[in-house]
Amino acid sequence: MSRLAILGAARDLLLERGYERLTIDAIAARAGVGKQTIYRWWASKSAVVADAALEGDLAPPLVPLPDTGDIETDLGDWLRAWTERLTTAEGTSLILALTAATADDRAVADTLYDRFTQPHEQLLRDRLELARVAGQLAPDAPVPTIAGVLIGSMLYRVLSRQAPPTADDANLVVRLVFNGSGNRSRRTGV
Amino acid sequence: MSRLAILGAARDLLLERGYERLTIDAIAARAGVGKQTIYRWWASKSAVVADAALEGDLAPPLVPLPDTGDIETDLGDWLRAWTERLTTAEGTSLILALTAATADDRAVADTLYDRFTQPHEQLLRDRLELARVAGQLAPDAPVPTIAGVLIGSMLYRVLSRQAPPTADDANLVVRLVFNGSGNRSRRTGV
DNA sequence: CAGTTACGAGACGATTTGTCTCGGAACCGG
DNA sequence: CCGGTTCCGAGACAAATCGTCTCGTAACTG
Repeated sequence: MSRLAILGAARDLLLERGYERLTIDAIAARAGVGKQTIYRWWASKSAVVADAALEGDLAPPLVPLPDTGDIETDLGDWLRAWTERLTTAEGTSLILALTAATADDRAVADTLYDRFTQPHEQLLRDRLELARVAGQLAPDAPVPTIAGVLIGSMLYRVLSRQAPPTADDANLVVRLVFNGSGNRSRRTGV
Repeated sequence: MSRLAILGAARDLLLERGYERLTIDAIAARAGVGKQTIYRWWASKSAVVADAALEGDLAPPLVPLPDTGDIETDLGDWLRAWTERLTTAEGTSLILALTAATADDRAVADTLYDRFTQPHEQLLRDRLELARVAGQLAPDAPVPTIAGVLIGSMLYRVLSRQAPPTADDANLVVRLVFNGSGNRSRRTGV
């Protein structure tokens, strides 16, 4: 099956040239495959990219999120590790390409979210829910919102293509989400 | 000067068809302008899009951020208003198009950030800094991080093209950022 | 060994890109 | 009023890319 060769070629070219400058011809040439073989299985460039991200080992395996009993430490560790992945050259190219594909095609957006972003978000939600039930979070803590804030904050820094997020940024966001920044009810931060 | 006609046509087509399906020919035709006139002033599609966003009244004027003395209320009002703009059909198309342009071209990314995103972020930072000095925030509150979290969280929801952010989401994020979600030092939320 | 299927290769017309040339309109100096 | 200059709409053009198609070969089937 040349499917893997195609997805591998798509992945390489995606990282090399970005989504806009990726062509079907180039994928076919690098994969040593006829164009028709690509069109046989995928309807568009964005669909190939979506599958390449999902199957072609481009998608990093989920960063593990342990449960040591200390939710703040666990989330901090996770967010730092996740951020480090995002900020590698490969991770950044990937995110930019997938974001372009998402903007391009609604169906691809759904696929990518379900199979790429949502699992990370779900991981966070599950861990947060455990912590909430265990009394480490406020009983009415908005778990889905917290997960979105953690991911969205880091992603925003990557997508703006200005200063990429650092480990310190990840730490600050986690601290902020747990302790808040208001002055009335503050205990300690560090 | 046909500059404004070009930017206006680019804006219309951008909102109608999205960034990927926007063509220079179509812009020229709708603007009643020769293609050369476009190439005389802009180097690429992404550059035209960037200018269209910035000049062609596509960029919403800054949502005002008043100072009533209550930072949490002020930021809540602002974030809700800003989110409402993002979630209109026009706002969403615009954000998707600009994100695609940002992923496409590094120079355009810098321009768009400086003139489009950064002003909003700066507005938040200034207001937050005032509040911090006034003692409404913890003395060591990470002002730039907070601004990025507010904007990034909402933007993430728009870019994922799943459930768009609501006024409730904006409220939750603001509350979260001020009060935190940890259980040790919580007073009230509402 | 004949029939069938898969697929690499590439020709093809359509579309878009970016460059180039033409011709007319507006403005300028005399 | 007129010749010169500049601006710019219009569109021709080659190159690149798209998605479809056809061909020829290799592998598999019975």
